[in-house]
Amino acid sequence: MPKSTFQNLDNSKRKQITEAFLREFAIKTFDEASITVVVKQLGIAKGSIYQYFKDKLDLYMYLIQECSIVKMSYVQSIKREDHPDFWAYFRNLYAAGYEFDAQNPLQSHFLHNLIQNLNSPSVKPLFDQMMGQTIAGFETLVAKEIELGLFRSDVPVKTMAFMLYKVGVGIQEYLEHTKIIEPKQSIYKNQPVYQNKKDFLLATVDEFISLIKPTFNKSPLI
Amino acid sequence: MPKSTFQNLDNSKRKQITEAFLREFAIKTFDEASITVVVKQLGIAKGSIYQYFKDKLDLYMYLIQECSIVKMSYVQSIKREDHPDFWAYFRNLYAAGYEFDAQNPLQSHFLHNLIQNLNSPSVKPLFDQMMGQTIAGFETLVAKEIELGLFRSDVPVKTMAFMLYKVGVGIQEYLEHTKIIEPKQSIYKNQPVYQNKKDFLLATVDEFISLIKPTFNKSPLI
DNA sequence: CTTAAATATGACCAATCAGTCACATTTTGT
DNA sequence: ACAAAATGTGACTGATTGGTCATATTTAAG
Repeated sequence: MPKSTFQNLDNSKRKQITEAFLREFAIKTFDEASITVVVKQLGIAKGSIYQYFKDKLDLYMYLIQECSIVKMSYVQSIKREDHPDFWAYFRNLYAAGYEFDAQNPLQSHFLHNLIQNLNSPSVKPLFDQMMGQTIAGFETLVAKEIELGLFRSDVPVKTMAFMLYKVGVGIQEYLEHTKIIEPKQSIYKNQPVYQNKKDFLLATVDEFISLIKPTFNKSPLI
Repeated sequence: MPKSTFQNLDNSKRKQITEAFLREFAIKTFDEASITVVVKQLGIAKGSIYQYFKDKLDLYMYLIQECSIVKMSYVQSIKREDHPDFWAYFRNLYAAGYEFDAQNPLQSHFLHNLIQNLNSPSVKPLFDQMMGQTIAGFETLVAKEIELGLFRSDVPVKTMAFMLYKVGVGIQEYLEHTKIIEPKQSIYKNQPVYQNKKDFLLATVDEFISLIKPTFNKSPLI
């Protein structure tokens, strides 16, 4: 989505610009985040940004895409078929997420903060669409488990996928709610979201899995 | 929280002002909502608002309180002890919510839209606190069920309460996601959120209950 | 009827921001 | 060395906002 002008930039300058905006959008809402402020930090003219990107949303979508690509490279190697059950797979996705976070703190912070924007007026349509895709992905997963006879089949797939999505988001929110992670502070200290918190993260994931497993698994006949 | 000037107003004028702002905050974010716009609609001077309220947040908190009081009057009559199990109780809370919605559409729309503001920068602290209180309330409920030997006890109460809270919010989000309800449209048409949708609402609640019941209920020994 | 207290008013302030555009500078190709 | 294409620039626009305050109007009291 960026214009060719942006692609023609020095790698280092492109990286500088990208990172400055990642930092801004990692701590602020889309609407709160200020291009004016970032260009001042960067010491470049505001007009330049509009040589690189169509508008603020274009820039934002570029950042989402870049970070998603990096995160994908960590997550896509995790395969359902390498795990005995869905929940081992689910857990390992978080383990991969931890690695991504440790090695790409800024990108991780940015993606973490995306959730704050779910209802920001200017980006609501974009996020509704993204959420739709995510849930659709979960639907496929759930359908597969039902086919395998491992998940219950008495509730619509749609509902189960939605629930699974909500649990995924819920884990992050729970970690913030309980102050196990404090993104605002750790980004300030240039630390990853889960710095030294791998055990807490996975323990929480395990707790949530233990909680909701009976919701999805076919209950044993009595 | 409003100043005495506001209390001294004619009932009808007070109501007019309150409703105009409810309408604005029901369709916009706190930060998006414009006092300037509403006073123009009302045909009164902007300064008047600041005779009535300390500032925008003060006005907003007043609206929250007013609507909460009305909703409470519908919900507080539902008692756990009048129900055979927690889920019948849980379901009836939604039934009461439906009545509240049908009889107080504007207030209902406003409260529905609160969730959009969960992450609005200017009100985040306020909402974090409110959420904390809500979850604390759920903790009490969960603890009671555990005491009764009806809920499982192998997962921290905190986690279960959080999950229950998320399910509650999730139901509303699911109804919007699936377009069973479309608040933006129904408020425009001066209709309640759940106009003619009582069956859909309760069916969804039942579906969610059926889904998560096994997550909370003590599983039968095998 | 007069005075004083209570309200209502709306022009005005300071701040913000996304986005533009005429112009300056640099890079490229020949 | 020159022209032309590509980039960089930052003052400026237009719009919006929450909140203020000196002043005008209404109401209540004596």
